[in-house]
Amino acid sequence: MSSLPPPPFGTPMDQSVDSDEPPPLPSDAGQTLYVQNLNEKVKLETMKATLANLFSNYGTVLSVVSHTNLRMRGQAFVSLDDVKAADKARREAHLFPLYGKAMKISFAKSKSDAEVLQKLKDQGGQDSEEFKQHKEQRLEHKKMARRGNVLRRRELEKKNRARRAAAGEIAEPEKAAAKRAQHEMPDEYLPPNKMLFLQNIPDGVGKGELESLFSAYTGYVDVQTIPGKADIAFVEYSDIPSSATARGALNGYNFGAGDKLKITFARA
DNA sequence: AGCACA
Repeated sequence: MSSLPPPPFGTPMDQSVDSDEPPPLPSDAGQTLYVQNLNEKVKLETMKATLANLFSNYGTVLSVVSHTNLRMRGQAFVSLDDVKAADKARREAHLFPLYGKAMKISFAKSKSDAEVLQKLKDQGGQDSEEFKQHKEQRLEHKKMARRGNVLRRRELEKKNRARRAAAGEIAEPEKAAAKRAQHEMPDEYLPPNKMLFLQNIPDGVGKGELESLFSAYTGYVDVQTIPGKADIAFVEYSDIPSSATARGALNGYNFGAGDKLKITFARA
């Protein structure tokens, strides 16, 4: 309607015009994620299973690789079946407090074996040549690292980051990411605690039933109910292994009426 | 802090 000419240069408003467009994939996007700052006190197999479960909310998980040696502990590589899924997982789960520690998620620098193998499978042929090449590249990479070319690579990465920042792909402030991660992610991954938190207790199931159910597990201390809130309760054990065992055994328990019992570790 | 898969 207005006959005003368009401004000769962009205004701050321009940036929000297409804000419902999906954000562009960063230039280093791949389908394998590098996760760090994992809680090292959690047993490796537990952590891998948890990560597989968590990331399956975003796509098919091809592999989870993690090690406990000095160099690799507290980190994991998670491969998803496509880049979009990996990117979504990265954005949404970044800084999620898994077992009490905020996961840092970025794209891995190289493809995982599982990812390469899947690509080959999709192409129909079982081109094992390509897989060999993939492994050779890895060896090459190690040689380069040994020679001290790491510094050169660091420089490149720095430039790359500057480039991306200039292109507007600036990481959102960490606090905002953490807040978003907390509200979008399920609450099943609180750090282990002697105290369990029960939800979805069906009508008619009282303290007595809960006591007989939970006292069957080693380390049981007591059940704490809340007046006026019959659908939730707390169960205390003497130690974390005991509470974890009971949780493992009874989470999802079906009383035969109403929802299945939901058990998480209580917040500290 | 730390980018692997034998």
